[in-house]
Amino acid sequence: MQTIDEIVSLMSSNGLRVTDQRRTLAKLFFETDGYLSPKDVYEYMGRTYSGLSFDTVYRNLRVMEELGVLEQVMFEEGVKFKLHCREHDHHHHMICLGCGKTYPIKFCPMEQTDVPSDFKVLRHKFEVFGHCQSCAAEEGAQ
Amino acid sequence: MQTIDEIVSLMSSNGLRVTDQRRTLAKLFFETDGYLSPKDVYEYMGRTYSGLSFDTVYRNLRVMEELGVLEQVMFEEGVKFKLHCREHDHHHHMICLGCGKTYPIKFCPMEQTDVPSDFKVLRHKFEVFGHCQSCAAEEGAQ
DNA sequence: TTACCTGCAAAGTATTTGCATGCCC
DNA sequence: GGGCATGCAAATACTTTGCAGGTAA
Repeated sequence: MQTIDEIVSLMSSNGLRVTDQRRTLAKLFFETDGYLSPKDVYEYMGRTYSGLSFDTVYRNLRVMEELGVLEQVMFEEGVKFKLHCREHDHHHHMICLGCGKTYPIKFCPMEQTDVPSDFKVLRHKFEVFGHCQSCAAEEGAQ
Repeated sequence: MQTIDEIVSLMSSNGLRVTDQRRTLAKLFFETDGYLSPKDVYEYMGRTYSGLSFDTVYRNLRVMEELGVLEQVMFEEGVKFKLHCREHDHHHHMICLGCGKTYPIKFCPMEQTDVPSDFKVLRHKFEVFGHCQSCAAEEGAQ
C-alpha cells in the first residue's frame, strides 16, 4: 500500500508542484478505500478550499491518473476514481454499491475461460457488485 | 435470436407507433452483432433520413431499452447499445475492440468466486476485450 | 380523430480549455 | 524569477426536455 508521502514525492519527482490542494487530494484518496466521482472529490475538497473550482479538480484527477496514482473506472453513473492498486498480484474487485468500498478477489476467471484461438485477448474485466456488511444492514433497516 | 418482426410487434403491442425510423433502427441492431454508440446510430440513420435529429435517436434508443429490446453498456468512450441477448443461459461476452462484435462466453466466474458471507452479491460483470480474427489481421497489417 | 412521433430549439449536465494572477521551488 | 497551479469564464460534448406540427392506428 502506498503512503501519502510516496504519492507526494512521486508527484514532485515528475516535475509537478506539491500544492496544498494536491496534498489534500492525495490524503483523501489514501483514506478512502473506494471509488470517488469528480463531484464527490469536489465536495470534499470544497469543505477545505472555499474558492475551489471544478476544473482544478478535474485537472488534478487527470494528472494523478496519468501519473499512475489513480485509476479511472466507468460506472453507469459516470466516471469514478480510486487509488491505483499497488498489489503486485493480478486481482479483481468486489465493489459495494452503497459506500463504494472495494475488496480484492484473488481468483482470476481468465485462467479458466476458453478463448478461441483466433481471438486475441488484450484485457479483461471482472467485477462483483453488491453491498458490504454495513451497507446491507442499512438497506435492511430502511 | 430475435427477428425484426418480433421487435416491431413487441413495440406495437406496447402501445408504441411503428414508424419507418423505428423499423430501420430495429433492422440496424438486428444486423449488427456488436455495440453501437448513439453517434454510430445517428450516422447510420442519417444516411436514410436527411432531417434526422439526435434527440429522436436518443429517445428511440431509450424507448427500446426500456422495452428490453436493447441493452446499454458503459465503455471508457461512453454509452453503447446492442440487441438484448435472448439466450436463456446466463453468459458473458468477449468484445472486439476493433469492430465491437461480441461472442458469448458460457463460463461464469461467480460459481468459483469466494465471496465473504457478509458481502451480499447483487450483480457481476465479466468481459473479455481483444481483437477478433479479422480485426487482429488488420492491426497486424498496419 | 387522437395520441404518439418527430424536428427544432433550448436547457441541462459533464468535462475541457484559454487566460491572467498567484504561488511553489 | 520562472514556470507550473489555480480560479474564472467560456467553450465543447453529450443528453434531455418543451413545444408545435406531422403521422400511425
